[in-house]
Amino acid sequence: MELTNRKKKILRAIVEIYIATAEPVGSKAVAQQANLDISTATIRNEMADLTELGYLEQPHTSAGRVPSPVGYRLYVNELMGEHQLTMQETQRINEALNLKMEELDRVIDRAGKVLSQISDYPVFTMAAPKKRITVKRFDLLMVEENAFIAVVMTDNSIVKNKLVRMPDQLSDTQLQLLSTVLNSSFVGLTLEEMEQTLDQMETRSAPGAFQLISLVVQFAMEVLKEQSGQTVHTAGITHLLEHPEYHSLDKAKPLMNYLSDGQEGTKLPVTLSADQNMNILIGPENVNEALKDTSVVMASYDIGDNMRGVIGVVGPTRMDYAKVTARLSYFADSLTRMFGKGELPPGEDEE
Amino acid sequence: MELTNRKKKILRAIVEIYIATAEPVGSKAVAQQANLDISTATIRNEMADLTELGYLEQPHTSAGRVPSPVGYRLYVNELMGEHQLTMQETQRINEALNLKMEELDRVIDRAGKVLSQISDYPVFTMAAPKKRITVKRFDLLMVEENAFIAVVMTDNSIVKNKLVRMPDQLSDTQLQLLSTVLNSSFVGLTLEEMEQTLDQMETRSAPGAFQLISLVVQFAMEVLKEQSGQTVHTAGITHLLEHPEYHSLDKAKPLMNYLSDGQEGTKLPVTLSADQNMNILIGPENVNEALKDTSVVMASYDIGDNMRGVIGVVGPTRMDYAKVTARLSYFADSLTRMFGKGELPPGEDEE
DNA sequence: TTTAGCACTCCATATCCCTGAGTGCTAAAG
DNA sequence: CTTTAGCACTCAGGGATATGGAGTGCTAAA
Repeated sequence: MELTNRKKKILRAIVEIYIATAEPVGSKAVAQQANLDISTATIRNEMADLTELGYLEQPHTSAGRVPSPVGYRLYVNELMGEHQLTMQETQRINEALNLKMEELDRVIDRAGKVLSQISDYPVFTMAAPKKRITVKRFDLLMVEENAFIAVVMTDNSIVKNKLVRMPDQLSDTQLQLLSTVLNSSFVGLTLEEMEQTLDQMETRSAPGAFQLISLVVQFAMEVLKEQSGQTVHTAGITHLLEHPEYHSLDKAKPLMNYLSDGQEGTKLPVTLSADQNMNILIGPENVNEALKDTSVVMASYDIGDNMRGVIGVVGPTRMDYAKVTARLSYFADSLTRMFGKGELPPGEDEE
Repeated sequence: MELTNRKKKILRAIVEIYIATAEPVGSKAVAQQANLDISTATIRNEMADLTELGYLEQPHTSAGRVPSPVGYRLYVNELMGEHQLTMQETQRINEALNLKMEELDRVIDRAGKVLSQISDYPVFTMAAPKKRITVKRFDLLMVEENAFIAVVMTDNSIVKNKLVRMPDQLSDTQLQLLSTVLNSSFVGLTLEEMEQTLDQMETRSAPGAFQLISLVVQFAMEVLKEQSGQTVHTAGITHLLEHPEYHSLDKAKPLMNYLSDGQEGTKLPVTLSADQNMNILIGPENVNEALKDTSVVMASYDIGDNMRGVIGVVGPTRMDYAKVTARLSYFADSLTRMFGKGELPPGEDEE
């Protein structure tokens, strides 16, 4: 049996009707929607074929048909049309991203919220550096005779600081010396290298001095760790409840828990190879158990030259893929464009 | 009619049974639980009285009784026993709070998460300064010939920094001058005073210099605003779904939305006068419409001398008040103790 | 190959009934 | 005067049973 053009048209119609209604689609509905001049009986025959081919499923005898994951896959690969964004939507997106003064994290967070609002699905966001980050420079600022501020700037222009409290007093010159040591020995090192260098230093330094060095370096290492950690944020989880497939709590709860736990521990499938910038995972294509009945649409964007982010939408397999991908790719493009502007990567602000 | 001791005992029993079962309580159940040697008939009479007095409600004729908000109020005010925390729980709390290296925000966030886990209810947290914050000092650090880092330290020892990019080059001496101006004119001012001073300065300064000053001061004002803004965080919203009263989505959705929106815009009822450190709002005592069928238990804690935080639990009016208040007050005490240790307020780290 | 027609299937919904828990009242007992 | 046993009454919840309608598959004719 062959997948004729007419069969494809019917499949497309079924997917789109099902996306809109969330209910099994019968031959009559297809006849109305797809303006093929064909009787319901013919459509029934075709539908029977499509079922046999594995593109459709039947919840029970004498119910309409529902697209199978394979059916969705064919749909997003071949059949899906481009979806247009309304003026209102593009405007909303642009507004959300045009908050220049804000920090990187905030922008990404906000982007997630807005995307969630206009798509009516939960959204997750993530940003990860493309390469190992190192410290670019250290600065130390005296504030009282027994406290100073350590300022650490990384090579992706993130600046962080920490107030350090000391057991005993320190002169300006001592502080300057400390600064020299830090800048000469720890700049340009990766996390592991810093740890190593610190270990070596321990044996051949005065214990007092070493303690201070250690404090600052440890802090710098925290910063690096935090920056390279792929923290996933989620937004709009409650949108799940708007979709009929999650009206039963048994379905909704595990997924909601999964998504909200996701904030710590990166369990989300942020698998997006470097070359592709849009990926759709349909139902069982998701490795994770909690996502078996769920689809994930995700896109990547670049943050300057050093970082890469992923932003994705989570929803039922019956998701409006056309709409979602349109919004998502617009979003990802906007983010890339926005972060690409400055010569320096994002870190316009600290965070 | 009078509220005899026996009536109180019966009321207490009813509240506790209802808290445990979430179903209307009949006279038989009361007879078993409260070991008053009294027949069900007598209890029925008493229950009728309690209903008339407004402490109980009847969903429909011939159903058991359910405590009214007034009934809960009496219960938490007078009848409720002390609840003990298990070893495991105290240990868990202590572990969660003992992450010294972390930032203030993180600790509070984490506290919310843990409290949510051990109480099975959603939790919100908030921290607000007791008085107006001002900037304690400015520092400027040259990084490239056309960029510097501005470091702002507030009088509650929060340190924040920002990378400032300039149109044209700046010498070290110019930077020093800028620093002097900032430190002499803007230290110790509140948000409004800073704005005023900045306005005055505009007329009588060189435009180029003013632009730079303005940039830094504007950033400082952002910091102050952010610090005084009472940002509310929530955790464990999905716990709502575990409780029968939110098994219907109609009930769950509005509340969940309310709580997750709450992250921006402080709409939560963080009304806690300075003298009280624990407050319980039962059902209709909540002003907000979305919380009409919901109870809020909250406690305050001190962050050093300058800030005050609120941490609270949200749940159905049928909430295990004894258990929740026990955990909550332990938490609040621990937080106060923890933040009280250092001589300086929290800002050990920037954020 | 398409289509009309028809019998059949099965879900969803409404209806009914029944059971059991719980009440309120009354009258007797303490 | 208070407590208690007894009894009739109420009502929500659940199961069983109809009913309607949407949809299918098949057959036979166009």
